[in-house]
Amino acid sequence: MATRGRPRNFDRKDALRRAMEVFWTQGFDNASMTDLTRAMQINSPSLYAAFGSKEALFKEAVDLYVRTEGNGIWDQVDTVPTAREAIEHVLRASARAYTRGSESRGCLIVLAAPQMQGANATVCDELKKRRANNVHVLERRLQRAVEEGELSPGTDCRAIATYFATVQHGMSIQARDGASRQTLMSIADCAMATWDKLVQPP
Amino acid sequence: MATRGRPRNFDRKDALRRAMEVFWTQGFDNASMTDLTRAMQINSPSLYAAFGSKEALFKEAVDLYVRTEGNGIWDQVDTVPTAREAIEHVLRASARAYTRGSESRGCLIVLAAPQMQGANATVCDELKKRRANNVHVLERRLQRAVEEGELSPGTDCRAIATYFATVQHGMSIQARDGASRQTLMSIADCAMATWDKLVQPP
DNA sequence: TTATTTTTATATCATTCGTAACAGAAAAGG
DNA sequence: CCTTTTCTGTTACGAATGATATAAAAATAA
Repeated sequence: MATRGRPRNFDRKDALRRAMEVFWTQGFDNASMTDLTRAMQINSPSLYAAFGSKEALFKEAVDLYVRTEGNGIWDQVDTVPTAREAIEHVLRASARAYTRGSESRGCLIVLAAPQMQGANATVCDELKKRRANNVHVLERRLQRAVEEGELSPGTDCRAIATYFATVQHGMSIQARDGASRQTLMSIADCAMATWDKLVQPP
Repeated sequence: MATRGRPRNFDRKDALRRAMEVFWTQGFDNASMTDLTRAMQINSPSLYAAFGSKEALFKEAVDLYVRTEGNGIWDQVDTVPTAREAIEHVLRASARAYTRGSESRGCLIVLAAPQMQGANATVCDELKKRRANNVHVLERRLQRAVEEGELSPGTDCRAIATYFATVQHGMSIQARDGASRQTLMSIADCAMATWDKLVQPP
């Protein structure tokens, strides 16, 4: 219970945050243990003792990413009054999250393990599931809007959710290519211009 | 001039095509020499003799990709009568190119080297330039449409070009996550639904 | 002091890309 | 026809780096 033995010489949370930054900019495979330990300012045995493995560290880093950087993107989807506002908020919050000062990094969930073959299969799956879940969150929100009368029955909620998720994913690539926050916002605006037409009854 | 020495025992074009497939599904870093030589059915010294290096092989593979798989996407942009048709064609042709039978692979240009740090910097730059060029092609096409009267003056050609490129990039991620051709087509439809609103005078 | 845990440093074992050495195959020149 | 030249194919290797494990030293609580 009480901490016995030699106390840890580094802040676990802080080390994890640094690891997240490395994974965010380098991806899973491209982040070597050397990169990680240097950034975390610890030696590899400390890393293994504290986190278990590179893979486990990555999963914790993804969790942290979602809780911190990704926070403010998805949490308002169900609280905001309309589906339209919810989706617009997701896109604009993404544009904000993907750019930080002059740096544009895009989304860790989208970019950290894009090769579905080779590499670590469980890592790829982990991220893939999270992406799929995001689509589902949007889809459910749209369905709710149908039930509440905001959208007409017969709206293809899945198609619309997939479309907006696609735009969000594309924004990550643009960010990696150096797109500014302003550019990403403009993309969000263009995407939202679809709204009235998309939700029209067919 | 005439070929002297022992003749090559494999078809260079065929080997290159196989290498392209490997790079397409695995990306640059994730494609190991072992993966490549096995797929190409040659030993590594033959690879180095015929292509120079992994990097040079990749660049040739990208060229081949653009000439074959990517063909039919961009070549009609300037010949089709309207900008609207041009862009719709790019999106739909992309949806077709990114899916092949039951396989969905997305775009090599977008997916083969997404980490801009670490890895091979020249490879990343190569792909980044090609992506930027695609945006430019769209932008010029839109500008032409303005000049020809199809679109109203004051249309923000760059923003619209960037937006549609973003959708195309996002489609690659969706494809990697297993999206069917039908799903990608539906995404293209949603994106095109923006058209009338986007090109409205502000 | 003893037990427990972390740190540092080093070892390990696989895999990476790339090369050197040599044998085999064809054309060029006598 | 035989030798020389020039190229390819094969095998094996090398140097570097990857992730992970072990061993001894250090630090703290009981």
